[in-house]
Amino acid sequence: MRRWLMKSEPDEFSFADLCAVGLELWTGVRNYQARNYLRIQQPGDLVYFYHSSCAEPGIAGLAEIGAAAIVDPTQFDPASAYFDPKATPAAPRWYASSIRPLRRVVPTLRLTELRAQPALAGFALLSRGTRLSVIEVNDLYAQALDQLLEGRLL
DNA sequence: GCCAACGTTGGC
DNA sequence: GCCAACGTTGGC
Repeated sequence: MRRWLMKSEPDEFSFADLCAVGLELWTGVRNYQARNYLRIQQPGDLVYFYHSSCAEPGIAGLAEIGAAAIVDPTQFDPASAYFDPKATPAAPRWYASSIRPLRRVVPTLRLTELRAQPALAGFALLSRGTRLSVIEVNDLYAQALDQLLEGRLL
């Protein structure tokens, strides 16, 4: 099982929204490195659900991958903001995964707390200039995150 | 293949 | 709203 951190702007789609729908197809990733991660995700992989671009950035929930490496349908839809005219069904460019909620994190594990944790030094989320919306979390960083999450999982 | 211009991300 | 950092685009 791999672990991932996936970012969402809560104004667009929050962890509470994920809980409300139960299962969501995670589309619209248009960065090649993030796409490559989506392609190697597996059902059951753990997801740290991160709220970005908001008043309190941080990890708001745990989720898991449902299905992975799904061809992202929005790339073929001219009405979609994620339409990619260079993508064809025969040669798709972009992929999606479905995710489902597992646990709420209360209170949110804030970015400031993550930065204060020495064990997370070097974690891509905290590195200058890293803006990937899908980040792989290695065992060491996962251990540090899980430690910070203790007692906050609902 | 280089590189300037532009757009986007995302914390603050 | 600001701005740093980065990816992408497109002219040459």
